[in-house]
Amino acid sequence: MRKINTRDFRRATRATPRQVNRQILLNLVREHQPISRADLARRMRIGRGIVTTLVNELLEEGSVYEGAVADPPPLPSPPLSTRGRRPTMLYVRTRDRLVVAIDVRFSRTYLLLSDFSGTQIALETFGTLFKPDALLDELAGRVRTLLRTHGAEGSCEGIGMVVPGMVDRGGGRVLNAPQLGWRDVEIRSGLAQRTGLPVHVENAPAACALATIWLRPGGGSGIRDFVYVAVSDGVGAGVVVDGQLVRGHGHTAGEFGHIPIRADGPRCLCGSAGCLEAHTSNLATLARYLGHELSPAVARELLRGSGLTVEDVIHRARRGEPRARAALEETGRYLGLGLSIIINALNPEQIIVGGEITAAWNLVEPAIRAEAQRRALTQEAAATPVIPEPPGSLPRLRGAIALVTAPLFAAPQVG
Amino acid sequence: MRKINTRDFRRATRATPRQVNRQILLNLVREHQPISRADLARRMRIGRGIVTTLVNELLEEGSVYEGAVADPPPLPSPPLSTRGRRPTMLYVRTRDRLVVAIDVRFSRTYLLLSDFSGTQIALETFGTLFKPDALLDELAGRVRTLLRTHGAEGSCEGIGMVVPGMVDRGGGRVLNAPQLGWRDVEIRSGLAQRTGLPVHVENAPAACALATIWLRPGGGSGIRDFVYVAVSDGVGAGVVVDGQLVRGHGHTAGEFGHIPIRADGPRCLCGSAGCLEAHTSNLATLARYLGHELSPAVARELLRGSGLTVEDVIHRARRGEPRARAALEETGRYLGLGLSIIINALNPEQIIVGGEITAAWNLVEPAIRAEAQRRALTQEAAATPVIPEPPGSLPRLRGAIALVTAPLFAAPQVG
DNA sequence: GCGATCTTGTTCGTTTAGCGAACTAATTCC
DNA sequence: GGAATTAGTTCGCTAAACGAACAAGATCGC
Repeated sequence: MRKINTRDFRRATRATPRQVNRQILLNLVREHQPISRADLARRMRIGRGIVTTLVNELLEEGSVYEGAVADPPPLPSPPLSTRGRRPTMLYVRTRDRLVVAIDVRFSRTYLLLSDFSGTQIALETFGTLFKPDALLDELAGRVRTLLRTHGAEGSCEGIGMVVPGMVDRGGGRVLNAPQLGWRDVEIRSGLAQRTGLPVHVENAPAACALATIWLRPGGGSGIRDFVYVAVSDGVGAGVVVDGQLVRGHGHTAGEFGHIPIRADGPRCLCGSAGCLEAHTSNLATLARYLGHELSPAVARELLRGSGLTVEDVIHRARRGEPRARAALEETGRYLGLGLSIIINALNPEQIIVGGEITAAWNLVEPAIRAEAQRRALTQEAAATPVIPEPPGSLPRLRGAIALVTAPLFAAPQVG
Repeated sequence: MRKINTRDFRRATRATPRQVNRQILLNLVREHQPISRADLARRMRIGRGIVTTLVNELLEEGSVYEGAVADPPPLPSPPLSTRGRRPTMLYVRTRDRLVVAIDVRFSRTYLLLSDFSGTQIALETFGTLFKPDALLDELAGRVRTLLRTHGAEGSCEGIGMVVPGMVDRGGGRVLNAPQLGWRDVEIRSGLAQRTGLPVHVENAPAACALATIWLRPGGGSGIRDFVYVAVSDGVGAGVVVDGQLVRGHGHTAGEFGHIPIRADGPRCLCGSAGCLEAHTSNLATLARYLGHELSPAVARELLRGSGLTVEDVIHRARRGEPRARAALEETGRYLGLGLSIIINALNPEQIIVGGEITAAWNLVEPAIRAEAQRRALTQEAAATPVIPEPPGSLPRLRGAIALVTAPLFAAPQVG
């Protein structure tokens, strides 16, 4: 029930059905590999003849490759019948198709060389440079040597870059990244020129959502409506509706960090008071633990001065320190309040929480769940699963990978 | 950048391009009528030959009709050149295609006989019956006589019904409508059987959003990302992303009424405290004017007992009564706070506000705008237009019409 | 007034993608 | 070893897009 955009539509040509079916087929291989042509024909309710031609096209362009014929009967998924000719299995080519993922954070910048399936090849780090040009020079140099040392100069298909701030993805401009002090910085063309590779830039929580859509372990679990809530120095979200990231009219959808949840709450870095972020960010938890109200001055002092981090607070809470436990629990309570807003407003199938706080999940979960349920309107909404991102999964870097790979697997736009 | 749903996809067939292009063409006629075949060919960047065959198809099935040849030069839109053969203009057939729109509200139920373009033919009202079966009997009888007296028995293409509560649109079940006291009431099949017409049921704010997508005056103004906020006895919203209504996993998206905005706010009918609805609904404004805190008991008393309505408060405010003005202004302030959450979370291109309060727009707008801007993160977000639904436009009934007409014009789903 | 020019709308032959039936290949069962 | 069964390919048919040619209706210039 989508209305056609009569100002900017894509009309169908004679080649459109093939493009559509080709892409469906490619995605079926992606999610069910190893899979045979005959099985694809059954799943698509299409003749085997067409599958042959579509697969040949994909083989020729190298998106897919043929495995050996499944020799012995002991297959992981048992064939319907044990009789008849054995199928030749198909796989998507991921091994020798590489991506460079970049995660720019306040303190350090991460570079990952990875293949299309998300398998890590090399990971390196350096202190973030805050001058855009200096950072781009450094990055371009490191990308070059990274590709050279791994003999991957020809097989890298693009660079995905994740930034803590709002991004005009189409244009590749960073609109506002307060942590880096950037405003209206054109980033894409600079890196693309320096490296000769296509570059994609995206906001961090949005990228995490993309990683969840495209690289979730057990890919086709079929969850197409969810919100990824990223809790770190800031609090942001990636909203996914029908398998598609919602970016908003001005590219700033998902900024849940600055929704007001308490009129009398502490002043936030954004200037308002009572923001969700001022109650649930790592800084807020830290400040609460130290007994401060979070004001910009205090926040900066905490960032620079005391070497204490949230990880330390979590550590102390695990050891049983009551003040640390209380600080985390209160963060959980406010986070639950924030999630209840998301549940009421968007009714997602699932909410995924990422960030350092997931390391203390068993400490914060009860508070989150209690508060979210208390505010839910229906039983189904109250039962909305809230799931922590598994530790060590590098969601931002995986999101950067997805920035490059997703366009090759996405549905062709029609209508 | 949508991910293909490998569990439930629509593969393209040989006929798909035609379906897609036919629908694009139909929508172009809808939004640019009168329009010629040659002009359609130019807009679609397609040969005139195909346009002829597509138009013939639409003419045959009666979706479109030919007007007279544009005889004299004085056309509303001046042709590119004054020379050459005159075009025959095309129009979508709306006059003799009828819809029955039904709006069930707490006090009264409205029935409207309308054509596809939204032109009203007959409007009638009766006191709402709270027993589902009794209401359906009454409705079926009235629909029958309405169609008979207007000689429209053959030309009615469906019934659209709008309900104050959550609706499983696919199944036609009302999940929860507290104002009517309904829970899990199957409504569609009952009315469809009684009338022999296809029936669509939808939640009121969502229907208002649909009306805005499909029947907005000056249709193709190109706004495809907006939120319709309906402020009446309750507060709800219809969220539209890329020309498509977001319904959520459990059909309850858009329930902005019960997001918490103040921890210490008054208790709401839903059981929680500090809900947006408890601060901005008509009842809340009324209670504030009367000097009460809104509790369920007070609310019920206000509904039944005193004959005072929001309209009265607005009237008194217009006459200059300070307490009435203050009550409305505070409603505006809280509403602006609520809108700032929507702006941050979804970054729509525009927000439309509907409900009785729009009659006092010039009194509430400054407060709304000030509060919304104060919370916005970017200048663009702060400039998000907040527009009142024009008075007397019957948005819920127009939404009910759209429920029937929209599927005929919507983009065919592919992929 | 008449031909040149221009625009609209139709027709028709060409190309190509989907579709289904027939065919080959490989394997198991009896 | 032949019947049965499944996988994969080939090939002819059909129908839709595409583009060029054509007919129809209008204006302009001489």
